[in-house]
Amino acid sequence: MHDLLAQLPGYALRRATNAMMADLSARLQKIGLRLSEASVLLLIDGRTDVTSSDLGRVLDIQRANMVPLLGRLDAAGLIVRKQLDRKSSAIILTDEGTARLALAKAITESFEAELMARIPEQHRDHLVPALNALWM
Amino acid sequence: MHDLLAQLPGYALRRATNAMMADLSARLQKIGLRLSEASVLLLIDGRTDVTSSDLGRVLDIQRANMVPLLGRLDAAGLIVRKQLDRKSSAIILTDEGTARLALAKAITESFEAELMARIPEQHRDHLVPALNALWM
DNA sequence: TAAAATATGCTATTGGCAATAGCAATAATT
DNA sequence: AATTATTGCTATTGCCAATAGCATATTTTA
Repeated sequence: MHDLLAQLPGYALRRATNAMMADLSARLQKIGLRLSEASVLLLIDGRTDVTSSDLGRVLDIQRANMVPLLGRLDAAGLIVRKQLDRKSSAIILTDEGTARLALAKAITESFEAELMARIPEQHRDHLVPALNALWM
Repeated sequence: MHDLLAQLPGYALRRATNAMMADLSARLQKIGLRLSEASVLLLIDGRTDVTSSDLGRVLDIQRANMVPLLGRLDAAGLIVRKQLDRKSSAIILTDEGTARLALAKAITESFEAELMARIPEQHRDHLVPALNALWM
């Protein structure tokens, strides 16, 4: 009864992603970050010239949804906004944001390593290229 | 700026799944079904003895979340409940449910075929096994 | 340079999937 | 017979994402 759906790549994608997100979310929650928040921090990294729109474009998060996301990071003291011109601002990590990013990096790195380790060797190197063909 | 995250399997998983779900959802919406509803229909198929709990167990949908889902399928006239004992009921497709399932099958089959076609040949056969190692 | 098109950051709302806590009734186990 | 587990349910919450609309500012082009 099970095996029927598991052969469908779309179904397998959903299930794998759900499992992955549940695990990673739980780990990131320990440092007070959501998945989407962590991905924003990872993307800003050392940069001092990235705008909200830039981040949203790369991560495919709409401007409207960036607002509360960055609002939370701001309220947590992890980022500050620096006016670039009268329309847009750069999103910059505070010292606390940089420290949090280091934690997030450590978590995601060990997470990704464990994830890859679960995949049988002969399939391992094919996963990311196959996935990236589906959206990039 | 982009490529950094795209190398992370967790990130690639999320992005691929989001793209996939957006596409498939749009197709299923044309026949009035959500993804989760379609997966329930696909699983019931011809069976006449599956309970709500059974479906939830296989699909990893909690009982609490099965209630509104089956409620919608019921309201749409696609399923009926047949009492098994005083505690549980079998979920059975109506004629309309069977017809809708046939449509859903056609949609998912061509969808899955197109999805696989997007993946470079050398990676193609590795996707589903790699994904299933992450949750099964 | 003036007018039109585009971009930015935002408010407010909605949708879809999933999780938690708790409950009454029933069925299965010991 | 008493305990434990299961079923179906209510009610609520969380996370990610989408849509529609808006004021302001910038860029393009005519």
